[in-house]
Amino acid sequence: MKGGKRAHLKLEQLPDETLTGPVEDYLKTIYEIGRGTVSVATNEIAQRLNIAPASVSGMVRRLADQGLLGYERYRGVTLTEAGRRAALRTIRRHRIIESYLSQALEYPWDRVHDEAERLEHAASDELVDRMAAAIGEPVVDPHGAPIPSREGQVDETVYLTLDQLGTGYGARVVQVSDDDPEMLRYLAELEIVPGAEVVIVSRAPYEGPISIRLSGHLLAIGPALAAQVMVEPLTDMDAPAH
Amino acid sequence: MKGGKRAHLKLEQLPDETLTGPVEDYLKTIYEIGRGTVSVATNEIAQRLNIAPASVSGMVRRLADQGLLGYERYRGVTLTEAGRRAALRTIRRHRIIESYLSQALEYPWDRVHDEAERLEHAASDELVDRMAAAIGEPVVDPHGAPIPSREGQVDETVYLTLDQLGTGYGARVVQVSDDDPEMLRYLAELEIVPGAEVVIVSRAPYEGPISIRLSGHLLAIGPALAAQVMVEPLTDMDAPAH
DNA sequence: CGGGAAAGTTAGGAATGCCTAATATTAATT
DNA sequence: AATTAATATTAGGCATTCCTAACTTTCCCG
Repeated sequence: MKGGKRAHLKLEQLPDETLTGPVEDYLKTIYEIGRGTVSVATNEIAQRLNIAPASVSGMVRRLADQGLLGYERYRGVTLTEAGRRAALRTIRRHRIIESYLSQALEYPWDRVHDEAERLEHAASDELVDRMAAAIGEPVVDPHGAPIPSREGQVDETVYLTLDQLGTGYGARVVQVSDDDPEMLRYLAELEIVPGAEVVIVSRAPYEGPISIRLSGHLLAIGPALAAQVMVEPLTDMDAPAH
Repeated sequence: MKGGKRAHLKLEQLPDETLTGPVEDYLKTIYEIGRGTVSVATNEIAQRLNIAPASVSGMVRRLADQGLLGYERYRGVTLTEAGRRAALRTIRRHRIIESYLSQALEYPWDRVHDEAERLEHAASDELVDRMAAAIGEPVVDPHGAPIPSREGQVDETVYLTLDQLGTGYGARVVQVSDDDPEMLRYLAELEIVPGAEVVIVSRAPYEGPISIRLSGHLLAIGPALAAQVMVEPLTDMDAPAH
């Protein structure tokens, strides 16, 4: 009885233990809040999933019993290794489906999220792999979010957001948040899309507007919107003349 | 109180009353058994859905309360107009998804059914319409089954099956049943696919094999398999020389 | 450090959708 | 017509996943 490793392996690696849609959503959300490491508040899970906090307590306890979460009452939750793998599998599906809808079926980028949100729970691995192959194994989704590999590897770089950038700095947009269709339509209209290069022209104090230059135009956006735009600062060498 | 029509219309036509996956499966199955008109035995529903007969009684009562089924205890069920429309919507989704997987993603024809079975409950109308457009608005799925129109029109022709055909007759395969992958692989191997033309060479009595000629070859199949193959008899004019 | 606000939990309940076991109805058969 | 075989239903339960209301723990601030 010493050691305690046993034949757990068999049981815990069983990949046929199919997760329900809601369970996949919990795991995905927990990963997205805590990047897979940090302890996550149950209230925040509730808020993101749009359900009552009380509902989260119950579910979170069951997921902990199943070995998908670490959980201590009143202390938040963390993903176990199994939970992290499951979360990344769902996120991979979601982002490949988004990419496929966008590239193969000409879905507008503000509508891919909702569709993927439902399909991610129904699509088989085979389908997701075929979709990925059909559009050339994309590495980011239409909003710039990195697609985890089949093995669960994913780029976890934490980017600055546009509102954190000082006046005069240039940056390239790498990713925008994907779940608000109206915001996405507005961003597209302003041409604030992954790959775009921007320069901070000025920043008004007290939550005031941020003026940026983007391919010639000047435009002003609020800091709340700017906070949804992730950027990579340009080095002087990369920087456009200004 | 006389008349009794009232403002039911509003309530019963509400299309946003989203149906759950299981409910869609019940309606689809009932349609497929009874072609939308005949009264269907609850036991047969149970058998097709692979659930206990007792479970069907409960569900069927709820669906009747919701106005999707006509139901009289111990007497079987029928689809109402609303139920029929819902069933055909699901069937349309299923068959378009099958066609899309087959044509756009090169899914093998024995695997499209299971995938479509899950996706049909998750795909939006917009997605299904885009899929249909992308592959040129197909009218039959990969197994030859007709695709209902957006308005709920569908070809309800009842075809003969290969085992009902007399010796010497020629016929064109129009449709094969779609839910047994192994059988589909076998049929594909024999080249018994929609469009193929066959001639009945001989029929052994007592459930014996049926010999057919198909593009030159001779082959013998059992009557159980032949019963899964729907055909359209060829007139003499259409018939290949023999 | 003590008290109140914020965060999180338990208790109790409802809807869905399935199960088994026991019972009721209908149909078939002699 | 009576019995049996078949078909179908109710009764009682269980797992999920959500809810509201009431209670508990933690955290922060003066």
